[in-house]
Formats: sequence, structure tokens, C-alpha cells
Amino acid sequence: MKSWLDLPAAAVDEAARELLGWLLTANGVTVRLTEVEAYSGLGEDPASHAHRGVTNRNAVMFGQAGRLYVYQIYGMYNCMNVVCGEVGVAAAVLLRAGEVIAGLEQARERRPAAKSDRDLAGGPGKLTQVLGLDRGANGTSVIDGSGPLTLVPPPAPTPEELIEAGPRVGVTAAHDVPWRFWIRGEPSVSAYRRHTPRLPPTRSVKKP
DNA sequence: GGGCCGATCAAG
DNA sequence: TTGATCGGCCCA
Repeated sequence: MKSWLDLPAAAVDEAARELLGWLLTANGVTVRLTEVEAYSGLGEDPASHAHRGVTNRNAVMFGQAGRLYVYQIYGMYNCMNVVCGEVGVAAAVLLRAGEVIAGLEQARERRPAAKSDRDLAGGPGKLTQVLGLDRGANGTSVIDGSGPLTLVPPPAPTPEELIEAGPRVGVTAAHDVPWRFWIRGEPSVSAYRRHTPRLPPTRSVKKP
């Protein structure tokens, strides 16, 4: 069947949109994906881990679609991507947030810091943690059941009118590229994030 | 070999 | 607003 798996790297943003609503299951917890970001090694995308070419860390991004690219950040968190596009061209969708729909007990145990259930997977580090995954899952498949994480399509695709877009989070470069996508109204998607690019500050203002 | 900094999170 | 905490990557 035709899906994000078959899209070229040049359409990784389309793949990201398509992945919204998909169900992620790993280690007894299921999450419905509500927020994603697209990354590509094509052209000038300094935001991408792949923009300087293949390295030991990002090699999976250049590999087969449907694999997991997991990396550690800030020395203590892990983030997950689903690899897209042709072999040899870097493209991936960062899984940013989701809603826990099964395995609530285990989810709460894995994220004791969560103040509410909507906060269980409300960020890329949290999402990875709530699913009990880490860098050990790097390079595994998410489509054939051979890896710890399995992706399953939702009963119906997310309606286009429910999908909102904005600049990627934590990315200083390429701030004009609206490659973050989320499902409107989802509590797991942080509301404080602005939907439009912030303008550069003109100057600092002193307080009297 | 050294030094800097990040696709983050939670507490002050 | 800031500290935690460490691997990857650039430069010497």
C-alpha cells in the first residue's frame, strides 16, 4: 500500500504530515502521534543532523525508510526519528509528542515527573522515555515487527484541516521553514509554542 | 587531544 | 531563567 514509506526524501514534509495520528507501540505502551518535525539532508538545511554528510551518528538517516534513528541529546535524553526517503539520501521525521492511549500504568511509572497524563509524552524526550526506548533501538525497523517499536496507521487519516504547521522547535537556523506539524487542539502539544516565526530582536531595552 | 554546544526537561 | 550532563564534531 502507498504511504509515507514510499515518498522520496524531497517530500519528507509530506511524510511527516501523514504520520500524524499513527499509533506507536513499544514495551507495553501505545501512543497516538500528535506532533512531528521533518528533517532533510537535501540542500541547505543546517538544522539537520545530516547537513554535513554521513557520520557515525547519523548514518541511519541515510539508510532504508522505516527504520528508527535514535540519538542522545544534552547528555541525558533520547529523541526518535523515523527514517524516510530513498537509500543514500538523508531524511527523517522527528517524533515530538503523542497521547498515551494504552498502557497508562506503565507510562506513569516510566515518567514519574509528569504532572498529568497529557504530559506523559508531551515532548520528544518524554515520548521516547514513556515508550521505554533508548539508543539501543537505533537502526531497528518500525514496520515489520522485528524491532521494539511498531507503527500502525490510524483507522482514518488525520483530516488536513486539523493539521497545523509552524517552524521547528529548538532550531535557530532555517526558522522560516514551517516543518513542524501538529494536530490542532491536542493537549499533548505544548500550547506555549508560537505558531509563527519570532522576529529578530531589534535591541535590548534597559529597565529603569 | 581540547573545548564547545545541542532537534530537552523540570525546577526556581 | 538556569542547571544537569555527555557524546559528537570541529579545530588545533
